[in-house]
This record gives sequence, C-alpha cells and structure tokens, in this order.
Amino acid sequence: MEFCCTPVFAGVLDEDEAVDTATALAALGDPVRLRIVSMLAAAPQGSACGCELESPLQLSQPTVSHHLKVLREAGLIIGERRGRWVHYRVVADRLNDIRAVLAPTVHAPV
Amino acid sequence: MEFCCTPVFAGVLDEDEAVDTATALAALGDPVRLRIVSMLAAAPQGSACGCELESPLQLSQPTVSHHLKVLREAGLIIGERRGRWVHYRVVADRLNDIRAVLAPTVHAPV
DNA sequence: TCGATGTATCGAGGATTGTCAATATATGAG
DNA sequence: CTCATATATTGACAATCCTCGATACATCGA
Repeated sequence: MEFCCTPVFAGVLDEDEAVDTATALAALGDPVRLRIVSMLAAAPQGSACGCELESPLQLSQPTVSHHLKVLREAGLIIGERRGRWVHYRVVADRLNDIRAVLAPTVHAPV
Repeated sequence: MEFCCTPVFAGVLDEDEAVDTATALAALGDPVRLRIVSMLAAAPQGSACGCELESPLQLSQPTVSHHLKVLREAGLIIGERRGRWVHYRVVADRLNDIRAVLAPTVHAPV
C-alpha cells in the first residue's frame, strides 16, 4: 500500500472515547429520539413526563419507553419519578461534551 | 390519558428537520466513522486519502469505503479525486449546523 | 495498450434496531 | 385491599446495519 501523504493522525479519538461518544450520537441519530430530546428541552420546566410524548410522536407507550431507555443509557436524559409519573429532562453537560468532541473536528477550509 | 402538566412544545424540531439531523447524527454514531472524521480533521491539510485510513482502523478497504460513503451521503465529508487517490475532508458547515441543533436543547438545570 | 494500484460496488451472512401486543411493576385514589 | 393509571419489560418480527470476499471501475506509468 502506497501512501500519497504523511499518515500523521495526532489528536485522533482513541477507541474508547470514540465508542462512548458514538453511543450518544447513535442515540441521537434517530428522528424519534431527537424529537424527544427537543421536546424535553422545550418543555416548560425543562422536563416532561413520558405520558406527554406518546400523543405528539404517535407511537405506542412501549416504543416511547424504549426510546427513553436508550437516551437514558446514553446519559443524555435523566428520569425522576414523581408519584405515578416519571419526569425526564436533558443532561446539559452530556450534550455539551458531545458538542465539544465535534468542535475540534471543524477545520478551516483548505 | 391524563396529563400531569401542560403539553406545550414550542420550538420542537419538526419531522423533516429531525430526519435530516438524525441522519447526520446516525452517521456519526458509529465508532469507526467518528474516528474517520476525527482523522480527517486532524490530518495535515485537513484532508486525507482513503488509503491512509485502512491501516489505523484495521478494516478492509470495502468496509472503509462503505463508511466513507455513509459520511458523504450525510453531507459530513467531501471527496475530491486527485489522480488515483480521493482526498476526503470534513464539511465544517455541516458539523456546525449539527452542533447548533444540539445547542438550544441545553437547558438551565431546574 | 497493458499492468499496477486506489476506489467503488455487489452479494451475502450475522448482528443490531425499531416497533408493537402482551404482560409485569409501581404508585396513588377510594 | 382493590382498582385505575403511568411506566417498564418481554418476546417476536421485519428492516436495517456492519463486515467481508469477490469483482468492477478509474487513473497512472511504462
């Protein structure tokens, strides 16, 4: 294999960091889950219960619950039970970390 | 279905925007592709040819080519042929757009 | 023109994912 | 306690995805 230019890859994401960040990005990489995050962030107190999501998303309750679980396990949202309901809110720090990882990748046009 | 709080969802991503952004996020939601983007951004001139990626990623040429195609179709990278090689570079605007979509979702802690 | 090399596509196999119906669990109301 | 309701889990199925070997295409050098 011939190289056309010097293969220098300083500052590249290592395997572990790539897996962790990719997990969060994959969680956000679904239209339904992206809208859920958007809904939670736009909700009055920055949080909403799962029961409010089914109707606008037009999905079954188990499906919504599944997506909430994916987002939870990716560290993107946190659920807090208040009586019968579980109020979910976005984890701002986690989102900012992801934005930070994406930031250095932005290069000046060649 | 009883509501525990007012279901107000102003500023929520509509279906189309959610699909478009989710496509890009899903493309980045794979450790291999995330590392590819990282590698391209960290490359000397902000670009690298595909031949340089196989070895550090330890993947076959068709697999690398496949991932490059996914990133390309998501608008995250652009490939420019120079003779036998195709030099890929990150599309900074696209990445910034994604970061912008993620930004408003960051709420102050309740 | 021919051979060598970088890249893209095709086809297939195995894994993962999104969705739902059915069911289980948890909490509050009466 | 019992019932109603919000949420979570299970099991299943179709669709999609990641990976590779084989192969086709593109470009350059001789």
